[in-house]
Amino acid sequence: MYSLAEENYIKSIYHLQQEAGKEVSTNAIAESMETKPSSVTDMVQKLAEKKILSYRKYKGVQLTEEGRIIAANVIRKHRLWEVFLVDKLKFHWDEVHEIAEQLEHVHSEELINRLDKFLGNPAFDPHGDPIPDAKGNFKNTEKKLLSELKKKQSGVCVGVKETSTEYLQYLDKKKITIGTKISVLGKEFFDGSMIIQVGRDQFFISQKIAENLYIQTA
Amino acid sequence: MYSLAEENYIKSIYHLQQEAGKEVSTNAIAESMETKPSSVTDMVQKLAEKKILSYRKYKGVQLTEEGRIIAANVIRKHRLWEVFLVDKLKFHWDEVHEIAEQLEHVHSEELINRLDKFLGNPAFDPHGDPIPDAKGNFKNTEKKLLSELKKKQSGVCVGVKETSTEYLQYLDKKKITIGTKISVLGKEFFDGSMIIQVGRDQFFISQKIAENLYIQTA
DNA sequence: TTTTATTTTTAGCTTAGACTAAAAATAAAA
DNA sequence: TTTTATTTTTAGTCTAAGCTAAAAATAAAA
Ligand SMILES: [Mn+2]
Ligand SMILES: [Mn+2]
Ligand SMILES: [Mn+2]
Ligand SMILES: [Mn+2]
Repeated sequence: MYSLAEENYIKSIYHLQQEAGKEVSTNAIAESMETKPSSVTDMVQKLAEKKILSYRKYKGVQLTEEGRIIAANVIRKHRLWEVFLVDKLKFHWDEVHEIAEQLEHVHSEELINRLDKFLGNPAFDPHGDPIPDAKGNFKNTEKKLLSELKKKQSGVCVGVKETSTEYLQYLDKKKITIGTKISVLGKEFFDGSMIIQVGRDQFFISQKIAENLYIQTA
Repeated sequence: MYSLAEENYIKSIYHLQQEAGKEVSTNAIAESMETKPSSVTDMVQKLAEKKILSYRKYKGVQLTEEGRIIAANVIRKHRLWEVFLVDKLKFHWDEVHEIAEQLEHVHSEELINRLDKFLGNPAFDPHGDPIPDAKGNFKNTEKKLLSELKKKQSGVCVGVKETSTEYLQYLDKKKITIGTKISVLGKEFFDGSMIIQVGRDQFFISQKIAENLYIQTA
């Protein structure tokens, strides 16, 4: 069993590794955990001893297979709880992350398996992120960022990259949610801004908006 | 916000105070928390500074009104989660306590209010214990221990005092659960043992069994 | 290739919450 | 009312997880 702090480090490192592809730096971990690099060094050395990650001084860390599975399980719990909060307790999708941050650390295999079943074995969380199975396998769907679409292309919103309350509330205001069809009417190459169509409405969005929305095309 | 350790101490002290009536001793707390008396002294001194309890050296502790409310809220969360686990996730009543021990420390007012509503504002948990309201008020029903009943009296099981897996499984084996009607056919004054009737069955029970079952008479 | 800047690590401190062993206070027995 | 036993507190350690400041390594710039 891993401590709350350990689980949070493992999860953070997993996410950073997904983004970066390569080994994760001490500073990157410190930033994402909102802690100091020296604290990170301490922890990664401890996790390296436990064979949860491989660590080469000054070179960064990489999760081992064991570490990857631990991370996937924490993520699985986080996302299943988010589904519970939204589907069953009728929370809004921008209110659930903080609560799930706590619930993801409740230790009980049986609990999470029953919760999964109770929720109807969902494949995605309320933000469109995939829920791994009990062995830590993600099924990844081919999705791209809205910002990658060209003029006249269209697709369906399948997730968000950014999950801050501000961003999610912006999307709500614009009536964009998982499943919403979006068409690119125009695109400005200078700043990456776009004119898009959502339902009957047409409006302008900045690149920052567009590069945080996942789209699945035909 | 209180730490996990603080919440557990507060809850323990609350329960001990219910049983004992008077001030709670250091040793009693240590035993119920499975820790050492010296650790308890440290913690109660800290809680006393925070005005959660009153502490007189060598004399024991007593929760303040603030402490009582904190305790009631932790207990409220514990019991609501137990209802969730049994009613929604179909856990058996002897499997839920440990998981609820973790869930009770998830901090979110909104979560617990919505959970309460989702569960239909239950008044009792799966073991028959009352669930306090958000302000920490318990509605207490007049119940007595089965061991207090005399020959030929009968009543309905409304709760258990002991919640160990062993005890709950014994009750299951004997087909006793919340709502079961029980009649005392005979009682041995020497050792407090009884012959009782449950449904069509008549059998012998020891005093230890009888003094852990709550009964409501007519 | 030096010099400078950045990143990472180490050393040493802090806090919460546990522990052991010894001292002090209280309760029970003689 | 002494003496003895029990309970409680204090003093001093320990570990997990954080921090700051300084040293060491690496990367970037001159
Ligand atoms: Mn989340
Ligand atoms: Mn999510
Ligand atoms: Mn319980
Ligand atoms: Mn209960």
